[in-house]
Amino acid sequence: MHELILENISRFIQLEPQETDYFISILHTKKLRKRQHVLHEGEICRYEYFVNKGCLRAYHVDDKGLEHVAQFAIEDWWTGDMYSFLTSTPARLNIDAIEDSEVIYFDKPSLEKLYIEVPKFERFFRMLVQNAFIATQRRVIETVSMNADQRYCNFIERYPKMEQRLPLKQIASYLGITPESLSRIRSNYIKNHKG
Amino acid sequence: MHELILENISRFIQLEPQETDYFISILHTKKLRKRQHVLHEGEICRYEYFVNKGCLRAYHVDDKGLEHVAQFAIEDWWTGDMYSFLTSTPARLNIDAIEDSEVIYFDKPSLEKLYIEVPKFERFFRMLVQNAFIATQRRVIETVSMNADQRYCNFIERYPKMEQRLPLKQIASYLGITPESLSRIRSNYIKNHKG
DNA sequence: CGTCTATTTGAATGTACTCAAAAGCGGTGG
DNA sequence: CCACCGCTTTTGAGTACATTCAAATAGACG
Repeated sequence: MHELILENISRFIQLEPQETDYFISILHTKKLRKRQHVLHEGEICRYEYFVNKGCLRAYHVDDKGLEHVAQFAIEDWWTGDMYSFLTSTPARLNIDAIEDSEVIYFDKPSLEKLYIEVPKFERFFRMLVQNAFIATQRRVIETVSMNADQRYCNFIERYPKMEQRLPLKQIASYLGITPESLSRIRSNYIKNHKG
Repeated sequence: MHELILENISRFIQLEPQETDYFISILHTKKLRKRQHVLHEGEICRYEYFVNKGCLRAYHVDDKGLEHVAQFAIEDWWTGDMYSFLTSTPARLNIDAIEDSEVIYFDKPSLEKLYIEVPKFERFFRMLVQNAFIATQRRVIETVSMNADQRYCNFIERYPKMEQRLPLKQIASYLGITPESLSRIRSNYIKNHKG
């Protein structure tokens, strides 16, 4: 049930058995069908989610109604609208399942209590967010310094597993290009990787 | 001397006098001349920097030799190459002063010791990085969903103070466009804001 | 004052977009 | 199980935004 999330945490901090028990006591689990949302823009994001199975996406819808993927989260990844969660203000992101999925989640009061009961978790989440920040900052640089072809190559090198299971449309949305463009880029890419 | 950094910290955590003293004991200060670097790509980033005065930039140089600004840091902001600092691996970013500046900094062993001596700092840096992550994630979305004009408007709304003191070239590099394009965008912008 | 860099402006080019239409694929109900 | 419907992907043609290259002007610094 909780093997994956406990292993995820053990990469950063070591828990005593009773600390593990306490942590598990704040967790909830939910199964999601493809396209089912856990968060809609405008709602307050009350939970932080860990993906136990499947794949979720966090995306923003702009004024023109276009979707832009902020983050994909497959097994062993965390997701949520951090700003909304922290400040209890309306979310800017939507989060839904791209495949049938299972998430483990907990609410903010539980997390605040966890920080007090088991202060090591301050350290854990600090490191988690540090890694997320580093990856996102790198993505900014890549978005402004590479053209669409390069960003696609970069994506499939970095996330080869995701490339396999994500629809083209979603990858295009993540890369900041239209599905039409990505379709062309892909067919070029395949052509060049045959000869 | 340390008023600004202490006030920055007090926004997130409350320190006892002896905790404040301990924190101050790990700090160093350095004055920088315009264009002076505190970090070059390839070096290991041994320090985390707080800008006490002036303005710094963290930038990446791509294969073609083009510079891309990851972050500006004016008074009361933090900067560094977090990945390099955390993992003691070669930095991908360069950091230099855009104006004559003064930074307060500390090294990683001191920080690790600080986390042990004053665990509240785990919380402080968690919150600091959370905010940085949120801002950077938002920037990703804006970079892919807006055209250059919109990104520029967005920039001057969000960082009106920076707009004043940064050279056009640096802003262009941050926005991911050429100086020529930003020059045209600006002259259009001024035209439209007269009528 | 002279040099070096930053900014502006112009013209031609290119990358990625929009709009349109056809083909492919998956899920649903008969 | 198959047929249909809706959504995704592909492909084509024309367009727009931003780039590149070039040259002139302005500004900063020694």
